[in-house]
Amino acid sequence: MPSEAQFAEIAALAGDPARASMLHALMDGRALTATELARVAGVTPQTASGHLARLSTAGLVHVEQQGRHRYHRLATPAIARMMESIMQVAAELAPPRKHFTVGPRDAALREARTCYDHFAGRLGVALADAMIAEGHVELTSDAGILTDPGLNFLGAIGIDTTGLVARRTKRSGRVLCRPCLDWSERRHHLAGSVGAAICRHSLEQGWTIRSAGTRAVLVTPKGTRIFREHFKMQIYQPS
Amino acid sequence: MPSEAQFAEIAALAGDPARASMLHALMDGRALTATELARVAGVTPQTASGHLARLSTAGLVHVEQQGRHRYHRLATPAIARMMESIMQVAAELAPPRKHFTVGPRDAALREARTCYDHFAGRLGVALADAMIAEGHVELTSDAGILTDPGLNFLGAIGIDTTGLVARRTKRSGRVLCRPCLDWSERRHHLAGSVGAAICRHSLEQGWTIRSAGTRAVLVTPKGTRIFREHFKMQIYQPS
DNA sequence: GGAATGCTTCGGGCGTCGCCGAAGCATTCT
DNA sequence: AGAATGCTTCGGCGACGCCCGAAGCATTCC
Repeated sequence: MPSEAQFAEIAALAGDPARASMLHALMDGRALTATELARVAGVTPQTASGHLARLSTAGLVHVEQQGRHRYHRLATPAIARMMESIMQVAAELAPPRKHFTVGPRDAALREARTCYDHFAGRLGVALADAMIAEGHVELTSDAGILTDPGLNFLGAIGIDTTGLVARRTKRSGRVLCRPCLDWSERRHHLAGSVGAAICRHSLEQGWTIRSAGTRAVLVTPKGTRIFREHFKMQIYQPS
Repeated sequence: MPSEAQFAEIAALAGDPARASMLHALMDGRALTATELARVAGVTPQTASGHLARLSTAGLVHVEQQGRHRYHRLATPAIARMMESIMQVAAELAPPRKHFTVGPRDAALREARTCYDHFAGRLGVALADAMIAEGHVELTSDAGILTDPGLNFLGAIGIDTTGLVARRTKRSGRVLCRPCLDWSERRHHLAGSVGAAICRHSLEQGWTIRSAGTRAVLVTPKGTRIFREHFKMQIYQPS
């Protein structure tokens, strides 16, 4: 029974610029060291240490000691979803300024990134569009559904679908998936267990690789081919 | 393209105890005056005025002047969803303390409340359970689906389903709905357009009425009968 | 063993922000 | 018109917390 006080505490933890940067950097689900987080937040290590102590005692990040390093990662997926939803509001409220491309780093993020466990950015929405066009998924703002051909398709390209099959609804055996509104594209992409399965497999197979230090991902030539020939992805062209 | 700075700003706005209380009070979607919000936040009117000014200039709340009153409400549904997701994290992180029923007000909230546009609390999950048991909806943690019998059922009890029908997926014509994890019950209930339609109709028909000043709702005798006889709701007994 | 690295705690400076009392408009009631 | 209500702005006080420099452990490298 969370009280408003606990609500405010969590929001306040996320509300500091330095901590927000750190949490952001952890959004891809990986574990980073304190020094790396200090760098992305633009503060000294001792300041970062204090922030990380607060985040971990609050339970937002999980710490794991390994030698002289301390690896931090988001404690639960719910925290990533919370941050997504805050980004959501930020995108809504942001002034409709034109494409002020701030830098190459932001451009890469808009191009393709991970959203904790699934793809977002132009790549994410293009994948979702392709899946919809091929009749593999159906998507509304409320929810999504993986069709039977869609399930077969995922199996055919090598994705282990046992995890998805296990999550089917009791009655009709449908596999459902979660839509996620993309803050950079302002369109929906695939999240939930389906989006996570695609992302995981794509990274394992080397279709995409993580960019060092950021949430951005790069599509490899192999991935470009797979996405075009198998997913029938049209719109996306890596720039 | 929201930056981390805007992210932090929004989180910080929600991170102050007084503002969090106010936002909480607005979670049912209604518009409240500045004085009412000052009272629920436990601050003086002039302090509340400052907070509300910040919230409105940031775009989180929308203000409407009416005579000498200024009515405040959440600017968009996305803000309510954001707060839900923060509550979500708070519930996860909250120590698993026993049922420390703080007071009658909290008890009423746990019993039945609105979650911006749909029902939550024991009533919310009981309704969802009944709909699932009757085969009207299927629900996973990722998403939900309204079955054809379910759509007919909603029409039969008088709900205007044109809004739902309009939101069907292009291909198979399914009506999808959004699950929402209940922080008090730790179970899923119905949200999205389906949950909103049920909640709206229930309030219009007098099956439930809003409790003054809080997000709690009361089930009327008429509502108790309807929920039992038509929805086949089992578990819920108003206490 | 000595040096370097990663991280933490301590102490103090400083800015920000939340809070309220007092006062000032605007609207409404009688 | 005068009083009451709703809300805001102004001024000032107090505290919380963000930040860094300095110093202290722990681990690892040479």
